[in-house]
Amino acid sequence: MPTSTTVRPSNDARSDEHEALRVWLRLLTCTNLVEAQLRTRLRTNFDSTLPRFDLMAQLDRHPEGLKMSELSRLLMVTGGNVTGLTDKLADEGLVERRDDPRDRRSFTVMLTPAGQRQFDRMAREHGQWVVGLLAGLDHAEKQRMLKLLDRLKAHLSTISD
Amino acid sequence: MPTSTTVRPSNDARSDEHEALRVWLRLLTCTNLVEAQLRTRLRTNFDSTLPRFDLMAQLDRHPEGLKMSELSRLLMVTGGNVTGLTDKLADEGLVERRDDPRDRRSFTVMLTPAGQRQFDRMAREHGQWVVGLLAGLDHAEKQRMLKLLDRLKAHLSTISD
DNA sequence: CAAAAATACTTTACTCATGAATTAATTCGA
DNA sequence: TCGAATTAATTCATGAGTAAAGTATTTTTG
Repeated sequence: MPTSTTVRPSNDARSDEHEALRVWLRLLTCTNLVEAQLRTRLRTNFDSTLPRFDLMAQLDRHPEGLKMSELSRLLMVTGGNVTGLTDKLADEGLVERRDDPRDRRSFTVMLTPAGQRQFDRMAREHGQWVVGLLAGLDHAEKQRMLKLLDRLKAHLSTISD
Repeated sequence: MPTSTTVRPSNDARSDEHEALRVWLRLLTCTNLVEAQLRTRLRTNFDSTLPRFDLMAQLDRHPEGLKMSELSRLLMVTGGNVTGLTDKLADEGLVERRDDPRDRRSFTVMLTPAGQRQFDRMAREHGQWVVGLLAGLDHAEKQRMLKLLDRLKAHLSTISD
Protein backbone atom coordinates (compact mmCIF):
# COMPACT_ATOMS: atom_id res chain seq x y z
CA MET A 1 0.00 0.00 0.00
CA PRO A 2 2.19 2.85 -1.25
CA THR A 3 1.70 6.23 0.35
CA SER A 4 3.32 8.12 -2.52
CA THR A 5 1.38 10.68 -4.45
CA THR A 6 3.98 10.73 -7.24
CA VAL A 7 4.91 8.29 -9.94
CA ARG A 8 8.24 7.53 -8.32
CA PRO A 9 8.26 3.74 -8.10
CA SER A 10 10.10 2.90 -4.88
CA ASN A 11 8.94 5.27 -2.17
CA ASP A 12 9.16 3.14 0.94
CA ALA A 13 10.57 4.30 4.24
CA ARG A 14 13.89 2.55 3.69
CA SER A 15 14.72 4.35 0.46
CA ASP A 16 13.62 7.66 1.96
CA GLU A 17 15.97 7.09 4.82
CA HIS A 18 18.79 6.14 2.52
CA GLU A 19 18.32 9.25 0.41
CA ALA A 20 18.16 11.56 3.41
CA LEU A 21 21.27 10.00 4.91
CA ARG A 22 23.15 10.42 1.64
CA VAL A 23 22.31 14.10 1.46
CA TRP A 24 23.21 14.63 5.10
CA LEU A 25 26.52 12.84 4.75
CA ARG A 26 27.51 14.91 1.70
CA LEU A 27 26.47 18.10 3.44
CA LEU A 28 28.61 17.24 6.42
CA THR A 29 31.57 16.22 4.30
CA CYS A 30 31.57 19.38 2.22
CA THR A 31 31.20 21.62 5.24
CA ASN A 32 34.02 19.86 7.04
CA LEU A 33 36.32 20.06 4.04
CA VAL A 34 35.75 23.79 3.61
CA GLU A 35 36.09 24.42 7.32
CA ALA A 36 39.31 22.45 7.53
CA GLN A 37 40.79 24.52 4.70
CA LEU A 38 39.80 27.80 6.30
CA ARG A 39 41.17 26.71 9.67
CA THR A 40 44.47 25.62 8.20
CA ARG A 41 44.92 28.78 6.19
CA LEU A 42 43.98 31.08 9.05
CA ARG A 43 46.52 29.31 11.19
CA THR A 44 49.37 29.24 8.70
CA ASN A 45 48.80 32.72 7.27
CA PHE A 46 47.69 34.67 10.35
CA ASP A 47 48.37 32.39 13.29
CA SER A 48 44.68 32.72 14.14
CA THR A 49 41.58 30.53 14.28
CA LEU A 50 38.05 30.43 12.95
CA PRO A 51 36.35 31.21 16.28
CA ARG A 52 38.56 34.27 16.75
CA PHE A 53 37.92 35.38 13.21
CA ASP A 54 34.17 34.99 13.66
CA LEU A 55 34.18 37.00 16.87
CA MET A 56 36.23 39.77 15.30
CA ALA A 57 33.94 39.72 12.25
CA GLN A 58 30.95 40.46 14.45
CA LEU A 59 32.79 43.34 16.09
CA ASP A 60 33.78 44.65 12.66
CA ARG A 61 30.12 44.58 11.65
CA HIS A 62 29.19 46.48 14.83
CA PRO A 63 31.71 49.29 15.25
CA GLU A 64 29.73 50.68 18.19
CA GLY A 65 30.69 47.54 20.12
CA LEU A 66 28.75 44.57 21.44
CA LYS A 67 27.95 43.22 24.87
CA MET A 68 29.18 39.75 25.79
CA SER A 69 25.62 38.47 25.69
CA GLU A 70 25.10 39.90 22.21
CA LEU A 71 28.27 38.19 20.98
CA SER A 72 27.04 34.96 22.50
CA ARG A 73 23.73 35.24 20.63
CA LEU A 74 25.28 36.31 17.32
CA LEU A 75 27.96 33.63 17.36
CA MET A 76 25.47 31.03 18.61
CA VAL A 77 27.81 29.86 21.35
CA THR A 78 27.55 29.91 25.13
CA GLY A 79 28.56 32.84 27.29
CA GLY A 80 31.42 30.98 28.93
CA ASN A 81 32.92 30.43 25.52
CA VAL A 82 32.73 34.12 24.62
CA THR A 83 34.43 34.96 27.91
CA GLY A 84 37.37 32.70 27.06
CA LEU A 85 37.75 33.94 23.49
CA THR A 86 37.48 37.57 24.54
CA ASP A 87 40.03 37.05 27.31
CA LYS A 88 42.62 35.80 24.85
CA LEU A 89 41.92 38.40 22.18
CA ALA A 90 42.12 41.10 24.86
CA ASP A 91 45.44 39.67 26.10
CA GLU A 92 46.75 40.01 22.56
CA GLY A 93 45.48 43.58 22.36
CA LEU A 94 43.05 42.89 19.50
CA VAL A 95 39.82 43.66 21.36
CA GLU A 96 38.96 45.80 24.34
CA ARG A 97 36.40 45.46 27.14
CA ARG A 98 34.97 48.88 27.92
CA ASP A 99 32.84 49.49 30.99
CA ASP A 100 29.20 50.19 30.23
CA PRO A 101 28.32 53.35 32.18
CA ARG A 102 24.61 52.42 32.14
CA ASP A 103 24.98 48.95 33.64
CA ARG A 104 27.87 47.95 35.82
CA ARG A 105 27.26 44.26 35.13
CA SER A 106 28.08 44.52 31.45
CA PHE A 107 30.85 45.51 29.09
CA THR A 108 31.02 46.85 25.58
CA VAL A 109 33.51 44.84 23.54
CA MET A 110 35.19 46.58 20.61
CA LEU A 111 38.05 45.99 18.20
CA THR A 112 41.17 47.95 19.05
CA PRO A 113 42.88 49.79 16.16
CA ALA A 114 45.38 46.92 16.00
CA GLY A 115 42.51 44.42 15.99
CA GLN A 116 40.78 46.30 13.20
CA ARG A 117 43.94 46.30 11.09
CA GLN A 118 44.47 42.58 11.61
CA PHE A 119 40.84 41.82 10.86
CA ASP A 120 40.92 43.83 7.63
CA ARG A 121 43.87 41.82 6.40
CA MET A 122 42.27 38.53 7.38
CA ALA A 123 38.89 39.37 5.88
CA ARG A 124 40.42 40.26 2.53
CA GLU A 125 42.13 36.88 2.26
CA HIS A 126 39.26 34.93 3.79
CA GLY A 127 36.83 36.19 1.17
CA GLN A 128 39.10 35.05 -1.63
CA TRP A 129 39.62 31.67 0.00
CA VAL A 130 35.87 31.08 0.09
CA VAL A 131 35.54 32.09 -3.55
CA GLY A 132 38.22 29.57 -4.43
CA LEU A 133 36.80 26.79 -2.31
CA LEU A 134 33.33 27.19 -3.81
CA ALA A 135 34.63 27.56 -7.33
CA GLY A 136 33.42 24.04 -8.05
CA LEU A 137 29.98 25.58 -8.61
CA ASP A 138 29.25 28.16 -11.27
CA HIS A 139 26.97 31.13 -10.76
CA ALA A 140 23.74 29.30 -11.60
CA GLU A 141 24.67 26.36 -9.42
CA LYS A 142 25.46 28.61 -6.48
CA GLN A 143 22.06 30.23 -6.86
CA ARG A 144 20.37 26.82 -6.97
CA MET A 145 22.31 25.69 -3.91
CA LEU A 146 21.37 28.88 -2.07
CA LYS A 147 17.71 28.30 -2.78
CA LEU A 148 17.82 24.72 -1.57
CA LEU A 149 19.72 25.67 1.57
CA ASP A 150 17.24 28.43 2.30
CA ARG A 151 14.38 25.95 2.09
CA LEU A 152 16.24 23.54 4.32
CA LYS A 153 17.04 26.26 6.82
CA ALA A 154 13.41 27.38 6.89
CA HIS A 155 12.34 23.84 7.69
CA LEU A 156 14.99 23.43 10.36
CA SER A 157 13.91 26.66 12.01
CA THR A 158 10.46 25.19 12.55
CA ILE A 159 12.06 22.38 14.54
CA SER A 160 14.54 24.28 16.73
CA ASP A 161 13.53 23.06 20.22
CA MET B 1 38.24 44.61 -18.57
CA PRO B 2 35.57 42.06 -17.63
CA THR B 3 36.62 38.45 -17.42
CA SER B 4 33.09 37.10 -17.70
CA THR B 5 32.12 34.84 -20.56
CA THR B 6 28.41 35.05 -19.71
CA VAL B 7 25.77 37.72 -20.11
CA ARG B 8 25.40 38.18 -16.37
CA PRO B 9 25.70 41.94 -15.93
CA SER B 10 27.57 42.42 -12.66
CA ASN B 11 30.37 39.91 -12.55
CA ASP B 12 33.05 41.75 -10.64
CA ALA B 13 35.14 40.21 -7.90
CA ARG B 14 33.14 41.84 -5.13
CA SER B 15 29.82 40.31 -6.12
CA ASP B 16 31.47 36.93 -6.69
CA GLU B 17 32.85 37.10 -3.20
CA HIS B 18 29.54 38.11 -1.78
CA GLU B 19 27.75 35.23 -3.47
CA ALA B 20 30.32 32.66 -2.39
CA LEU B 21 30.19 33.91 1.18
CA ARG B 22 26.40 33.70 1.20
CA VAL B 23 26.46 30.10 0.04
CA TRP B 24 29.17 29.19 2.52
CA LEU B 25 27.33 30.81 5.42
CA ARG B 26 24.09 28.99 4.59
CA LEU B 27 25.93 25.71 4.22
CA LEU B 28 27.52 26.17 7.61
CA THR B 29 24.29 27.24 9.27
CA CYS B 30 22.30 24.29 7.97
CA THR B 31 24.98 21.79 8.89
CA ASN B 32 25.26 23.24 12.39
CA LEU B 33 21.51 23.19 12.91
CA VAL B 34 21.21 19.54 11.87
CA GLU B 35 24.25 18.58 13.90
CA ALA B 36 22.95 20.34 17.00
CA GLN B 37 19.66 18.46 16.74
CA LEU B 38 21.37 15.11 16.33
CA ARG B 39 23.70 15.82 19.26
CA THR B 40 20.86 16.83 21.53
CA ARG B 41 18.74 13.82 20.65
CA LEU B 42 21.61 11.36 20.97
CA ARG B 43 22.33 12.77 24.40
CA THR B 44 18.77 12.87 25.69
CA ASN B 45 17.67 9.56 24.17
CA PHE B 46 20.80 7.46 24.49
CA ASP B 47 23.16 9.43 26.71
CA SER B 48 25.68 9.27 23.88
CA THR B 49 27.40 11.65 21.49
CA LEU B 50 27.88 12.12 17.76
CA PRO B 51 31.58 11.21 17.70
CA ARG B 52 30.86 7.96 19.52
CA PHE B 53 27.97 7.19 17.21
CA ASP B 54 30.11 7.87 14.15
CA LEU B 55 32.88 5.62 15.40
CA MET B 56 30.45 2.82 16.17
CA ALA B 57 28.78 3.30 12.79
CA GLN B 58 32.10 2.65 11.07
CA LEU B 59 32.62 -0.50 13.10
CA ASP B 60 29.08 -1.60 12.26
CA ARG B 61 29.85 -1.13 8.58
CA HIS B 62 33.04 -3.19 8.98
CA PRO B 63 32.17 -6.24 11.09
CA GLU B 64 35.64 -7.67 10.51
CA GLY B 65 36.99 -4.79 12.58
CA LEU B 66 39.14 -1.79 11.79
CA LYS B 67 42.59 -0.64 12.78
CA MET B 68 42.98 2.62 14.68
CA SER B 69 44.57 4.21 11.63
CA GLU B 70 41.65 3.13 9.45
CA LEU B 71 39.18 4.66 11.90
CA SER B 72 41.20 7.86 11.87
CA ARG B 73 41.05 8.03 8.08
CA LEU B 74 37.36 7.10 7.82
CA LEU B 75 36.28 9.53 10.52
CA MET B 76 38.61 12.22 9.20
CA VAL B 77 40.02 12.95 12.65
CA THR B 78 43.49 12.59 14.12
CA GLY B 79 44.84 9.43 15.65
CA GLY B 80 45.02 10.88 19.12
CA ASN B 81 41.34 11.59 18.97
CA VAL B 82 40.53 8.02 17.96
CA THR B 83 42.65 6.76 20.85
CA GLY B 84 40.58 8.78 23.32
CA LEU B 85 37.21 7.82 21.89
CA THR B 86 38.15 4.16 21.70
CA ASP B 87 39.47 4.22 25.27
CA LYS B 88 36.13 5.44 26.61
CA LEU B 89 33.99 3.15 24.49
CA ALA B 90 36.18 0.23 25.57
CA ASP B 91 35.82 1.25 29.23
CA GLU B 92 32.06 1.10 28.74
CA GLY B 93 32.34 -2.32 27.12
CA LEU B 94 30.95 -1.19 23.76
CA VAL B 95 34.05 -1.83 21.67
CA GLU B 96 37.04 -4.09 22.00
CA ARG B 97 40.72 -3.75 21.04
CA ARG B 98 41.96 -7.08 19.76
CA ASP B 99 45.67 -7.73 19.18
CA ASP B 100 46.61 -8.08 15.55
CA PRO B 101 48.63 -11.31 15.31
CA ARG B 102 50.33 -10.08 12.11
CA ASP B 103 51.58 -6.77 13.50
CA ARG B 104 52.23 -6.14 17.16
CA ARG B 105 52.01 -2.38 16.67
CA SER B 106 48.36 -2.42 15.70
CA PHE B 107 44.95 -3.46 16.97
CA THR B 108 41.72 -4.55 15.41
CA VAL B 109 38.84 -2.62 16.93
CA MET B 110 35.41 -4.28 16.89
CA LEU B 111 31.98 -3.75 18.39
CA THR B 112 31.23 -6.03 21.34
CA PRO B 113 27.82 -7.75 21.33
CA ALA B 114 26.60 -5.10 23.79
CA GLY B 115 28.00 -2.37 21.54
CA GLN B 116 26.27 -3.89 18.53
CA ARG B 117 22.93 -3.97 20.35
CA GLN B 118 23.28 -0.36 21.46
CA PHE B 119 24.30 0.75 17.99
CA ASP B 120 21.35 -1.01 16.37
CA ARG B 121 18.94 0.86 18.61
CA MET B 122 20.65 4.20 17.99
CA ALA B 123 20.90 3.73 14.23
CA ARG B 124 17.19 3.00 13.91
CA GLU B 125 16.28 6.28 15.58
CA HIS B 126 19.08 8.26 13.98
CA GLY B 127 17.90 7.39 10.49
CA GLN B 128 14.41 8.63 11.23
CA TRP B 129 15.76 11.82 12.78
CA VAL B 130 17.70 12.61 9.61
CA VAL B 131 14.63 11.95 7.47
CA GLY B 132 12.68 14.38 9.61
CA LEU B 133 15.38 17.04 9.66
CA LEU B 134 15.75 16.98 5.87
CA ALA B 135 12.01 16.85 5.27
CA GLY B 136 12.16 20.49 4.19
CA LEU B 137 13.29 19.20 0.79
CA ASP B 138 11.18 16.91 -1.38
CA HIS B 139 12.59 14.04 -3.40
CA ALA B 140 13.52 16.12 -6.44
CA GLU B 141 15.13 18.78 -4.31
CA LYS B 142 17.18 16.24 -2.42
CA GLN B 143 18.43 14.85 -5.71
CA ARG B 144 19.34 18.33 -6.92
CA MET B 145 21.13 19.05 -3.66
CA LEU B 146 23.02 15.78 -3.87
CA LYS B 147 24.22 16.60 -7.36
CA LEU B 148 25.41 20.06 -6.32
CA LEU B 149 27.18 18.71 -3.24
CA ASP B 150 28.87 16.05 -5.33
CA ARG B 151 30.22 18.69 -7.68
CA LEU B 152 31.39 20.77 -4.75
CA LYS B 153 33.03 17.79 -3.10
CA ALA B 154 34.80 16.87 -6.32
CA HIS B 155 36.21 20.37 -6.55
CA LEU B 156 37.26 20.38 -2.90
CA SER B 157 39.05 17.07 -3.35
CA THR B 158 41.28 18.67 -5.96
CA ILE B 159 42.38 21.20 -3.34
CA SER B 160 42.97 19.01 -0.28
CA ASP B 161 46.65 19.74 0.56
C1' DC C 1 72.28 -8.09 8.23
C1' DA C 2 72.46 -3.77 10.72
C1' DA C 3 71.21 0.98 10.46
C1' DA C 4 67.79 4.08 8.87
C1' DA C 5 63.21 5.10 7.62
C1' DA C 6 58.53 4.39 7.99
C1' DT C 7 54.42 2.97 10.45
C1' DA C 8 50.97 2.36 14.40
C1' DC C 9 49.59 4.01 18.21
C1' DT C 10 49.79 6.88 22.61
C1' DT C 11 50.76 10.94 25.27
C1' DT C 12 50.89 15.71 26.17
C1' DA C 13 49.69 20.42 25.84
C1' DC C 14 46.54 23.35 23.91
C1' DT C 15 42.00 25.28 21.79
C1' DC C 16 37.19 25.49 21.74
C1' DA C 17 32.69 24.14 23.07
C1' DT C 18 29.06 22.95 26.54
C1' DG C 19 26.19 23.14 30.90
C1' DA C 20 25.82 24.07 35.61
C1' DA C 21 27.03 26.77 39.48
C1' DT C 22 28.54 31.35 41.15
C1' DT C 23 28.89 36.35 41.80
C1' DA C 24 27.36 40.79 41.22
C1' DA C 25 24.12 44.22 39.70
C1' DT C 26 19.61 45.57 38.23
C1' DT C 27 14.63 45.43 38.03
C1' DC C 28 10.11 44.32 39.63
C1' DG C 29 6.27 43.85 42.64
C1' DA C 30 3.81 43.59 47.09
C1' DT D 1 11.31 50.27 49.66
C1' DC D 2 12.85 45.81 50.50
C1' DG D 3 13.05 41.11 49.08
C1' DA D 4 12.68 38.16 45.08
C1' DA D 5 13.51 37.32 40.51
C1' DT D 6 16.19 38.31 36.54
C1' DT D 7 20.18 39.43 33.97
C1' DA D 8 25.38 39.81 32.78
C1' DA D 9 29.28 37.84 33.06
C1' DT D 10 32.67 34.43 34.93
C1' DT D 11 34.34 29.99 36.69
C1' DC D 12 34.65 25.11 36.78
C1' DA D 13 34.34 20.40 35.16
C1' DT D 14 34.03 17.79 31.11
C1' DG D 15 34.28 16.28 26.19
C1' DA D 16 36.10 16.56 21.63
C1' DG D 17 39.42 18.12 18.55
C1' DT D 18 44.37 19.38 16.97
C1' DA D 19 49.52 19.19 16.44
C1' DA D 20 53.69 17.65 17.91
C1' DA D 21 56.60 14.66 20.37
C1' DG D 22 57.39 9.99 22.12
C1' DT D 23 57.59 4.68 22.04
C1' DA D 24 57.63 0.44 19.98
C1' DT D 25 57.60 -2.33 15.95
C1' DT D 26 58.19 -3.33 11.17
C1' DT D 27 60.15 -2.52 6.69
C1' DT D 28 63.55 -0.93 3.64
C1' DT D 29 67.96 -0.47 1.95
C1' DG D 30 73.04 -0.06 1.42
